Amino acid sequence: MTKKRDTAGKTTIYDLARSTGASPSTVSAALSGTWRSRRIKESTALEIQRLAEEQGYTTNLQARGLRKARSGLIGMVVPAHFTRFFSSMSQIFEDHVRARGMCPVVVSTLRDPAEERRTVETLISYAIDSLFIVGATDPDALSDICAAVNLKHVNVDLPGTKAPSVITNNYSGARQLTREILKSMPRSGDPLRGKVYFIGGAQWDFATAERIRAFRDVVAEERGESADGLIFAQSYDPDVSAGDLRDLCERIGGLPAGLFINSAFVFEGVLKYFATLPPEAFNNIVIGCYDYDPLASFLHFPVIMVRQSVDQLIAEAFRLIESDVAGAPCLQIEPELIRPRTFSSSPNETFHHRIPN
Amino acid sequence: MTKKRDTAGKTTIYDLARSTGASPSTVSAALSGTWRSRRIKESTALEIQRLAEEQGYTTNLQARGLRKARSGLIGMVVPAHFTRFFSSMSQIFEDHVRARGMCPVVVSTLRDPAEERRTVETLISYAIDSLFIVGATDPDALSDICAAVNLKHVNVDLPGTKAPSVITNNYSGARQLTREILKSMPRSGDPLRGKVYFIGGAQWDFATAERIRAFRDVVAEERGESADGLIFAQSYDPDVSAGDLRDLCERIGGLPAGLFINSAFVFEGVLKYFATLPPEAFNNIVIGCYDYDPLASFLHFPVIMVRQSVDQLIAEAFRLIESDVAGAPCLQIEPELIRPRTFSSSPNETFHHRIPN
DNA sequence: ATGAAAGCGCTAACAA
DNA sequence: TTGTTAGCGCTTTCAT
Repeated sequence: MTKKRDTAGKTTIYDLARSTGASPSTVSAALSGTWRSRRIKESTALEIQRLAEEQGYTTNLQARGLRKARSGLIGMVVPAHFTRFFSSMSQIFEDHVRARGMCPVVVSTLRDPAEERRTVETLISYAIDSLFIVGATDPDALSDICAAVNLKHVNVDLPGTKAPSVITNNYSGARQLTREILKSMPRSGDPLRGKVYFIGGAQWDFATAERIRAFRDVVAEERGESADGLIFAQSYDPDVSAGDLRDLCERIGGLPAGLFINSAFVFEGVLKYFATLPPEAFNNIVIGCYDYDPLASFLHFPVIMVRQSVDQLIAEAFRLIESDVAGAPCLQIEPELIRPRTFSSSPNETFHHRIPN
Repeated sequence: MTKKRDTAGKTTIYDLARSTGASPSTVSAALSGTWRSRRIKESTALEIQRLAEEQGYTTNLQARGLRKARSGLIGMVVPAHFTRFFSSMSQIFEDHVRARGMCPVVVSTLRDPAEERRTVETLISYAIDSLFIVGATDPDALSDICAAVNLKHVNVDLPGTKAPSVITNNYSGARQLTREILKSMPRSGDPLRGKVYFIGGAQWDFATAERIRAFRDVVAEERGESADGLIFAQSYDPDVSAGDLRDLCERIGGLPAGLFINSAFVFEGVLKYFATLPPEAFNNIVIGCYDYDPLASFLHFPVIMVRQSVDQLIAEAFRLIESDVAGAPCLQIEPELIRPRTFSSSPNETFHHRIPN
């Protein structure tokens, strides 16, 4: 008859201590891997481990966490799960966390500053050991919360001024994309339709601002023009962007020769509008999208894409958070330009690579 | 000078007790919401709460969890984050969890049975209060682990026999999809190319098996034929499936009139193969995909899709897990058939809805 | 090479 | 209406 154990069949180190004849502290050492440095006899440790295994013992991580004031959890807040970019972030993040023998906790905050703060506080309450802040609307506010409890953290994708950040080089990516669009665009005398237009995103958004800056610079360099009338960045909302594009097309009398689309979401809206147009409308158009979706390569017009390096972003974030960096450095990762599968001004040749049989 | 507090600036109920003059248990009650039933004077409770707020107190959830033997965490294991289906699961799951004032923990297990078990055990070690098992390779093995510690859990997307399950009605969805493909397919005398083929997935996979069963049934009913030579389900791997399709096309002398594609991943592989074909190859083809991707609606041939109702799946899973059901019932949720944006046997008319200006 | 004991921060009887 | 006390299961000095 046990004293009080059996609080749900859960074995504890005390149970193990009793069955092995060792003391709880010895059992603890044998099971937590510290037994070598505690000079527990190897045979003792092994025996305890064997018995633990046999009894189906699992460490109560809450108890350990409480005692050690750290949980073995690593947190990440993301704006949303439902995008390729962020969900691949979660995936890569998990890999890294698991490689370190810890447990990942990814929570989305829906771009809501209040939710961001609440979530971070919750994670802190669970004593997470470090925090990855991805695409937060107000990174510095979160930094303050973390700083108050001495929690190591790093900003990813959107930079802050109070913690190290690792972001994609939006300026460089947008430069490449704009240049590639211009290079692929048919030269046209049309003063309106012959230009490249920027669609989607929000001016207050850091990433959008950088991309617009790049867009302006490249347009000026390559065409010697101001991009003033060419930018429509009201919102990331697909329908709003589609509306902007429709208005534009109605004003300039058709699709423009080039289009810089600021995200995969915006692209979806644009496609909905495209679906209302006849196929001839696409004969001389080139699309650039600052985001990556494999299916886009198979549309009936060429799409140039920018793919951010999620691997590097996360890998560098870990490096930063694990090496005691001072201050708030901001690492910029170069994104990759994805050219169309095949390029041709005539959509009829788009998929013409090889004839089977 | 405090006795020993200040273990990192973290305020505890003892700090609060000292500053308010109340006892720790009163503070605890005031802060955990149980003060009404403990008949704490309202003014006392309010005062404590005010002070807690002021001092930036946050409950140590590990301590609370340890004491209460539950953590406030709700776990979910998914095969991967990086798919629309699973990532929208995570999103919806989070909403539900948060609506209940708890904290979601979603972890992916990469369809690795060992990883699945390890992850579930880890989550249990953190004393999660319930567990959602999504698309596990061996749900019953996980059920055993949960049962050993009396953990409530539910299977989602893939059924088990030892816990309640809620899954998509694969048979019904595949029936609808197959029928719609057949209905849209041009009648053809060609004994090989005039048929509908099933591509992708794995025979051992429950979902695939159900879909194949439906496929066979509908082909028999509608065409009075056996589907024996029409099914190629070796793997979910995009490239393997693409290879199967290529071999098939080479054998039958071109693309078949109809294609049942068993997942979005497989579809990607198929597209890669399609990219090697001339546009004329698609003139008389209809594609069905058992999965949903909005971009697929904008390809240059009609794509019929099946969209699973993530909302219902999760909502019913919560209902099951929260209502003490006996046994292991299996709820089937009807998926939705997404017809092509426009339908025409000639790809040239596909996007021809409206001419602007 | 191991055991005893204190305590992580919180909650819940049981007292008062 | 509130305080006292005893743990939750684990780690970690400090003894031995």
